Amino acid sequence: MSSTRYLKPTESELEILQVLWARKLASVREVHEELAKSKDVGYTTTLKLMQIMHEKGLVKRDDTFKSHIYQAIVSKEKTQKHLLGKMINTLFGGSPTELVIQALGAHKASPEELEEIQQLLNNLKNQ
Amino acid sequence: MSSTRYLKPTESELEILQVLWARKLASVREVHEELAKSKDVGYTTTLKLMQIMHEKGLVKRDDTFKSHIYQAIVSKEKTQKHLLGKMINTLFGGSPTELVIQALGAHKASPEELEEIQQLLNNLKNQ
DNA sequence: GACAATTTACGACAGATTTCGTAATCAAAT
DNA sequence: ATTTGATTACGAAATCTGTCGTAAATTGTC
Repeated sequence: MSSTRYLKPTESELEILQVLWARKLASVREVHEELAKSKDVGYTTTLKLMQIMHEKGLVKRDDTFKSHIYQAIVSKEKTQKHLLGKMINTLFGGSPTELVIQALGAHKASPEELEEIQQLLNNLKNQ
Repeated sequence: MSSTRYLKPTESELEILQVLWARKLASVREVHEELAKSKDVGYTTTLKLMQIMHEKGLVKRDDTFKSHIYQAIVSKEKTQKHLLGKMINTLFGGSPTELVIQALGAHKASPEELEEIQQLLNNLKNQ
């Protein structure tokens, strides 16, 4: 039944999931206001999108209140892992290292972050 | 003029670009045979896609020969960087480190690759 | 030159995605 | 109870993507 389907949200769905992942619970209004900060979009568009996500099983909702309260079903981690793996295959010839090098090279990381990565690297080396 | 547009190829376009990046030059037939190894698709589909990519400016072609010879215009590196940046923003809250950790954690890297990353990390630390 | 094989050009279609307008529903306040 | 304001439901349109069939053009062969 390939739950793969649920791990490949569309662009717009990802934007909505971002908000839900951050807030845990949110009404359509709340999600919309968040999106509206960086995007020019109508309220009913956000509503419709979230209704479709509900049909697809990407989110669940509690409709006992006046306004429905939504919550993500797909986890952030699984979605990240899935899309990352896909990207590694289609863009980096299957080499996660190539991706890591690009990521570290193109974007500046703080000393703390570098240290965090160093720790991880040490763990991986000692195996 | 936002060449951003040209850096966001679709799924199918990416598959074709992969082949062109690897071969430098290729006819529709060659690209198609390559794709057909892992995908069940008709020849004219590949042709049409490459024609559209030509219209979009993703590829250029030499039509002085019997069969047109295609070549990628967008570079692999720029495309990687662009899509990676986008992913970092939409999926990893703008933190490349989070992405790197996921990438290294989820996929096994060889000792050589780990050493390569260590080198890069050392360089970044000394700045 | 006629014929066969390959390649290109073109148009059309199905499905998915995003968009929004309008109607229906619901809750609160007067 | 009626009105007002907000929310949800629904339908429809626009766009994009991927698909392929068919016709036209080109090349090579006899």
